[in-house]
Amino acid sequence: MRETAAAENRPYHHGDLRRALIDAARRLLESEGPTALSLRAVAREAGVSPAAPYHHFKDKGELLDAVAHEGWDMLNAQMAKAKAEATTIQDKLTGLGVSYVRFAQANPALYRVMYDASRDKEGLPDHAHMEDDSAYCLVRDTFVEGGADVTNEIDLELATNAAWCAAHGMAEMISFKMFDHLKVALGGEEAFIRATFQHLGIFAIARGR
Amino acid sequence: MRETAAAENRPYHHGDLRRALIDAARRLLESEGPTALSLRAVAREAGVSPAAPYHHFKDKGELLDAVAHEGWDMLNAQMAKAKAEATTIQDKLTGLGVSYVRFAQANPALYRVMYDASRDKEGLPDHAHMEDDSAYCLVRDTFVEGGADVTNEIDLELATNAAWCAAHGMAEMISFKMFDHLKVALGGEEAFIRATFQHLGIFAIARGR
DNA sequence: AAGATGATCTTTACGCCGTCCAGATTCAGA
DNA sequence: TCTGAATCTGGACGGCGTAAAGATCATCTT
Repeated sequence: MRETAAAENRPYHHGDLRRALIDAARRLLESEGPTALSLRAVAREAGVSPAAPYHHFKDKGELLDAVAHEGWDMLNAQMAKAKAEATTIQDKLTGLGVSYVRFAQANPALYRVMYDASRDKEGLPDHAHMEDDSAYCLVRDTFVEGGADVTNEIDLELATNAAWCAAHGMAEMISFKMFDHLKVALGGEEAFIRATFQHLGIFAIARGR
Repeated sequence: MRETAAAENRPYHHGDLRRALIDAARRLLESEGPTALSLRAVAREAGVSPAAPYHHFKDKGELLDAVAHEGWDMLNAQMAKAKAEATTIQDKLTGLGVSYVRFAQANPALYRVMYDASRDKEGLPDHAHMEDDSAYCLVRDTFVEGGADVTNEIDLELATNAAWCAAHGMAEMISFKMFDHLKVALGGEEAFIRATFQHLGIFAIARGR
């Protein structure tokens, strides 16, 4: 109730409108889906005029970038946790992949925004695949810990990229209902995810291929 | 010039406006990208009033469905050709994967529409993964020809699904420029695609795993 | 303490969008 | 030939992203 319609005791100057707008956007994303996420609706949700966001973001795209950034931070943290909680390298790699896909499944609208914001740009944002605690580096480092040949950097990046492709492709496919019978047959979503990764054999490099 | 502005000798009743609208949409998709694909722009391109499309499509979504359908037909045909041109099972599987990714790379806007049209639906359209000459069945059949255990249908579908995830993930990633150095290092896009599939080991089932 | 400066927010407006409705035009069958 | 149905136009409605101009307020200078 504190955030839902923050236009109650509205002083003319909002305390931290930038923060409030991002929160409003994420709230709308959860409740109404990505298509309902208009700049005007976000301003409305934050209890502010349609033009107010322009004092904090260059345009709608920049607001979405900010939302996407928080999404990547969440994903990075969730994957780091999954890796930390696993013991063997195999479990770490499996855990990383599973937690990636589950994140996408748990936050489908946010996941969509994360990639849509990167489209028409040169690539994924740095905090997703360049910085030290990024999800991409997390996977690559785990390959190294698993005994990947560090001298062959091309092959290492290729393997990481391949794993990323597999996880992303799966993240997108799992939202379609046409494979539900496989989930049922395997006894649950996580089993389905693990089985698919098994088929993709993204752990080959860690097995000393 | 015949299609570009078909409003020259416009009889009041367009010959086949449905066909003309789909063509106009695909032309706009090529030239302006997916974001510029508004119903009004399509009507404009076809030389017709903004409301005319509603006599042939329920709404904008149905027009996009029709465009997507043609995209799937193109992809199915291209993959069938790739499979037919290869000799060994290995080559057929590789060729299927490569042709899928290359299609997405050659028609990025169309590829986007193909999946966007399926979102908020139950899954991919039947002609993409159910009918006999669909891309999905093409891959599954090739696994069978390669000696996959036909009695274990779950595993067969799982493998096909896994390959599909890998190809789709790759199709989406390849449009980002952040892996360009890998393409260069490997000496071309196709080599990059092949190397990534190699890492994903989607041929394991055909190798008798 | 007073006033100025600049940041923040509102109001208004423009053009584009998807969609609906009433009317005009044309085609097809009786 | 007449009639009804199919097709297309013109205009309208509300929602969108965004820009410009004015209102309000916080802060800094003197």
